[in-house]
Amino acid sequence: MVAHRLDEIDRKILAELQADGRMTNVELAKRVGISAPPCLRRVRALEEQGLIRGYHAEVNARELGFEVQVFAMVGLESQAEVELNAFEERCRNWPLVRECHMLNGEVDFMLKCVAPDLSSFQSFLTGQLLSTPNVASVKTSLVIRGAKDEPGVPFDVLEARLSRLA
Amino acid sequence: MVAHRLDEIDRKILAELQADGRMTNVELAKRVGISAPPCLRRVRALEEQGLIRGYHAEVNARELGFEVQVFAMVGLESQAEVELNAFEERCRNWPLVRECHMLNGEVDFMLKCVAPDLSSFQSFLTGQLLSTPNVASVKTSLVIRGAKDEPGVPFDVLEARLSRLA
DNA sequence: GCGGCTGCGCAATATTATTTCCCGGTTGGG
DNA sequence: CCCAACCGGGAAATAATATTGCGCAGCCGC
Repeated sequence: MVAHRLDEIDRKILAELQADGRMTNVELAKRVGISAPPCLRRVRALEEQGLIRGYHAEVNARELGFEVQVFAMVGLESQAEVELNAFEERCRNWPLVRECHMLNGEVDFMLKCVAPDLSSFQSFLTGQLLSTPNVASVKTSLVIRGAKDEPGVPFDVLEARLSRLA
Repeated sequence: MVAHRLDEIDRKILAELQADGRMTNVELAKRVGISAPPCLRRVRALEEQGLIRGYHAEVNARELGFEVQVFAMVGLESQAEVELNAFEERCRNWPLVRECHMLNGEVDFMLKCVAPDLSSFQSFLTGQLLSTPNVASVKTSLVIRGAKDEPGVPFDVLEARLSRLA
């Protein structure tokens, strides 16, 4: 946690770029209250420290033909580290799997998947996921509709927390 | 689904911007094989059609002090539309809840939450989520580690699918 | 008080975005 | 078959932006 090395301006920068990753540097500088050159230097520093991992366009999956979104909860036979790594590596190579998180509890992995339609997903499910060695159980849940989808971090919570420490 | 109106260049543009949302227009044009002006026109059109919803910096939540990530599966007492909307609206107002998806099956909602630490999350869980009217059950799973996290869409799958239709 | 360090802002330069204009290919009617 | 309108693409000019270099002020540690 290097957040303590960040001042309020840095956090504002992160919040602004999280909200609009294509913001101009001069616009960003204006919003955080400094001039353009030091602002750009701060952004570069944040990138090099790994606090900014990258920038991405948010695409409309549904309009692009991915109408199905599914959460899959996967249990493995063996939870040996080698087996966990092997399963994670498989997930990284499956394009339909967009996220893979290891969990505590009875379920070992939570997968977020997308697919053009139900039959595509089902053929992935039976042909790939369920036929993977060491996979003991898969429970899937279809996403009916999305109500909120804002990956990232709530900077207002961060501000409140840091000001309490000050 | 307007994907049919897109040609291969448009899809390449989307894929490139999904991978790097801050790519220069000239760089983008070079990669997709056209010159800068028409490339910019295409990007603008994609934005206006809503196929590009926005651009976001991907921040390192853990380094920023959000060390806890939790999936929460929520069941409601009543699934009447009014109640569903009410719950969704609450989720939108909870900063710790970053995603909220309505599911089929026994569980009504899947929430992805972040928090600075376990006790913050637990106080949110007991003080907010569990004490919300109409919430019948909440099962939570802590994320131990992340293996893959690439929101968005696998454009290679899209390409394969469209070429099959052609 | 005095270097040394750090971060800001200003000004100049290089790069990029954006607009304008023009050209070639394609399509549909005559 | 030809012509005209149309839809993109490219080239050049212009505006905006990013980037660099430099000097200045504030802040320690001595």
